[in-house]
Amino acid sequence: MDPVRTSPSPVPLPRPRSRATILHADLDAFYASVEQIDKPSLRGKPVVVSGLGLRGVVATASYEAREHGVRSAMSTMEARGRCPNAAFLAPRFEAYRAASLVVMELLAELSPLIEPLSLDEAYVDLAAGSHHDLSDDGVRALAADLKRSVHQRTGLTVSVGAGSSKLVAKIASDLGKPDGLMVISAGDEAAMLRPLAAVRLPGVGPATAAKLRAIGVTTIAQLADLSEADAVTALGKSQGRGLWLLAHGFDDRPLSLERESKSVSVEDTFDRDIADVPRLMSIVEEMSRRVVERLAATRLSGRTISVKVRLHDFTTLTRSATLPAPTDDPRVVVRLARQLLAEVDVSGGLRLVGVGVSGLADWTQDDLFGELIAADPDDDPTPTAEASLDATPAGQAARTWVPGRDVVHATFGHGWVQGSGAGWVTVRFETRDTPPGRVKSFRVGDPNLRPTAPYGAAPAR
DNA sequence: TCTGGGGTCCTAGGACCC
DNA sequence: TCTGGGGTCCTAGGACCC
Repeated sequence: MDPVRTSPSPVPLPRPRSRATILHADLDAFYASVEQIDKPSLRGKPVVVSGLGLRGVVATASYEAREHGVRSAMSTMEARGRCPNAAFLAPRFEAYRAASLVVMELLAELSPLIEPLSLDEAYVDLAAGSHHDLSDDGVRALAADLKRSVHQRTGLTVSVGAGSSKLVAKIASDLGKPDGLMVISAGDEAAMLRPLAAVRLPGVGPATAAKLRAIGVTTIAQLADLSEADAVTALGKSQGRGLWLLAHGFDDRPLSLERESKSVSVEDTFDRDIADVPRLMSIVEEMSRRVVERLAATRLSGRTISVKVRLHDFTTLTRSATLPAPTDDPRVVVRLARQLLAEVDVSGGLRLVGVGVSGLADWTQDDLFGELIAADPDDDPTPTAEASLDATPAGQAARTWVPGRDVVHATFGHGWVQGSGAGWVTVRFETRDTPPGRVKSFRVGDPNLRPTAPYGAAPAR
């Protein structure tokens, strides 16, 4: 019985491509291989590229190190225990970027439509290239040529998979590793997928695997043989339908050449937990400046500032606030980030802090306010969210309620503005006994709520 | 010997607007 | 005076990927 027919979908099923024209290229043990190429004495020996700090983890282990049980994401300490003779190296991203560039250029010769996923992985849509023989044998020959030229130009080995979809191509390259070449013919997708463990599907991690196990599903076949409704019940609408479709090999996701970045962040795990507030504040300040520098380098600005902390017990918290307009002013980001950190109880010590900016906008958009700001001789020439809003009459209210401002409410007491919009403002109140405080929203003009000081008097924090 | 850093997407609840 | 539904924005957390 055909399980697809027994559980009709409200949305049409994706139609697979009729030929195996999607290619997935994945460099083998990439970081470690680059190190072995650059340092011949390491060839044939176990190499581990990892964070070297007390709390570092393994980024890549060479196949020699994997024989000793070293795996990605394992703590460096555990890797040292398993393979004490390995060379432990800190990552050298400049070298990896250079090698990656060479490989990506070779891929780009095959087709104008390539989608890099990371330094060591990319999809290629051969059907967008010209004059290729797109029969299975033709694709196999193209892949073999690619593997040869990658090795000639870089010394690296690459595993290549080809299939009628991203999913099939990726799993095919994975199955062949290392130095693999596997073409899955159109029509053979389900037969290839069904025997595999469900965790091989992209999007099935430990948590999803546990949910699936709870309903007796460990293989892709078992997931495919569920009704779509049962998959949705177990995993939720989006993930349930998505994985159920993938389990059948239904995947018509197109390749996307370039994606706009949505956030920029910096974070650091300390060798020892830090509870010292002034020290944490100065770390957050320095991180804020680094984030802004990276924003500026791509001519972007952002509206939402986030602070992330990880407690001694690995509990992870985030606090964020959204400005009325994007900013790339380090002073604004620093001030907000420090205030967000001040909300968190750090007395138990932090193992990690981070600062991020999201809600990104083109720098040029912010520039629209340039004339207005320049027209005001009192204003700082740097465009800021506060300054640009102040240039419009409607901005007056927003400036009064700019996030981070200290306010006092007749009933709830002292707090600070978390966010504002047209006609409303949210305030976080500092209630020392119930951290991190509670947030309430008010109408702009609520007589019970007022700023603690005229604008310009920086809050004492 | 505890568990990186840089991201993306999804969910859920509160609050707003219409 | 009470009730309401859809859409959107915001915050927080979780899962996942490389």
